[in-house]
Amino acid sequence: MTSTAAEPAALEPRERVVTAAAELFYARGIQAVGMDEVRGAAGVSLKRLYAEFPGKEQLVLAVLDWRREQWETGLARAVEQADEPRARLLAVFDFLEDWFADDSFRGCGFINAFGELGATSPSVAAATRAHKQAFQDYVARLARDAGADETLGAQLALLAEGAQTTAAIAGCGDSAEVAHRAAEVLIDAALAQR
Amino acid sequence: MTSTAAEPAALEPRERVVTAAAELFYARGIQAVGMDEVRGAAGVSLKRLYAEFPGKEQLVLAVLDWRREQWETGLARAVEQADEPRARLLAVFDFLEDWFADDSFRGCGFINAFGELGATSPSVAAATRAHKQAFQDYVARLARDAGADETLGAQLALLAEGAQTTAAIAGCGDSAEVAHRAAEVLIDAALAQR
DNA sequence: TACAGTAGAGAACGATCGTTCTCACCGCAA
DNA sequence: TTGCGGTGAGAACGATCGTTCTCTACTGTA
Repeated sequence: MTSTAAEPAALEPRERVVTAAAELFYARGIQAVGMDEVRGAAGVSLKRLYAEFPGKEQLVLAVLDWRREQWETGLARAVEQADEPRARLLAVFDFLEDWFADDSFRGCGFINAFGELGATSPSVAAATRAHKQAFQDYVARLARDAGADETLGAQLALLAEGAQTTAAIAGCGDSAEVAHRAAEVLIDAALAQR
Repeated sequence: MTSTAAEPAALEPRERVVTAAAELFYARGIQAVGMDEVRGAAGVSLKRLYAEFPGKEQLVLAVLDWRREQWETGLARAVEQADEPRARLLAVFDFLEDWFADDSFRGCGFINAFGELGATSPSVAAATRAHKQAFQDYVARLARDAGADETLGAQLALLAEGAQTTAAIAGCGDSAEVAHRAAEVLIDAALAQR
C-alpha cells in the first residue's frame, strides 16, 4: 500500500510530492514535517512544489484525498472477495486486521489530522468528516444488503473506528479480532430481530 | 495585581496554568497554542510559568494528567449512580452521551494529543497509552462484575472509543445512543452465553 | 532610609518554518 | 551567436514560538 521513498522516475512530480508527503505526514505528524523536507523526499524543487500546490494546506488536502482513495479501493477489494452479505460485512474487519499488522501503522490518518488541525483548519475538518461519513454510508449499505436495518451499519462503523484508535494507541494489539467478534454478535442479533 | 491567599475563589498559580492550558489545548490543538497565550489566560508571568513547568512538554503532560483525573472521577461518578452490574456497564455510555452534548466537546483530548504529538513525543504517547489502558481495565472490571468474561470489556471499550471519535468528527450526532444500543446487545449476548 | 530578595512585565534571542526571491543554467528558435 | 522562457538549487525574508534575560517595582527588615 505504501510506496517507498525512492520513487521511480516514471511518476509525475505531483504524484511524487503527494505520496512522499503522505508518508511523512502519517509517520511524524503534519506540523512536524516542513515543506522543505517534503521537497527533498519527493525530489522536486521548491519552485515546482509551490507550482503544484499554492500552500501547505492544499498539499495536506491533496494527501487526505489520496489517502481516502487508497482506503476506499483497499476496502472495496477486501469486501469484494466475499460473496455472502454477512461475510462482506465481516470483511471490513479483516481489512482492518491486515492494516493494523503493517509496520508503519500509526492509526487512521484522518483522525490524526483531525486531532492536529481540525480545530484550526475547516477544510481539514471537512475532508475528515466527508471521509468518515462515506465510510459510514458504505457500511450501512453493506448492512442493508445483508438484510439488517440502518442501525447495524452505524454500530459496526463505531466498532471499526474504535478498533483503529485502540490499535494505534495500544500499539496494535488484537483490536481487529475483538471488533470482529463483536461484529458477529451484532450482525446475528440484527438479523435475528427481523 | 495578584490575588491574595485569603481569597477562596482564586486557584493556585499552578492549577490556573493547568486548567487554562487544558482548555486552550483542547479547543485549538497543542501546537496552535503558544506558551505566551497560556500565560495570558492563566494570569501568571512567564517567569512563574517556567518556574512551575520547565518546558512546554511538562505542561502538556500535566494537562493530560489533569484531564485523566477529570475523566476518571466523572466516569466513576456516573457508574456509581447505577446499582446493578448491567446498568453500571451501560452508564459508561450515558456518561459519553452527556459529554458529547457539551458545547465545547471536540473529541477525546488524548486521542487528539496522540494524533498531534504521539509520533514525536514518547511521553505523550505513553500518557495516552496509559490512560486508554486504564479505561479498558476499568470496563473489563465492570464486565467481570456483571458476570461476563474479559472479552465483553474489550468490546465495549472499542465501542466507547469509536463513539468518541465519531462524535468528534461528525459533530456530535447520536454516536452515544448507537453505542449504547450496541452495548446492550453485546452485554446480553455475553451474559446469555454463560 | 538603605538594602536584599523576589516577582512581574515584557523585550530579546535563537531556532524553525512557510513562502518568496535571486541567480545561474539549459534547451531552443532566429 | 544572441536572446529568451523556463527550471533547479538554495539563499533570504517575515512570522511565530519556546525560552531566557533585563529592568523595574515592591515587600519586609534593620
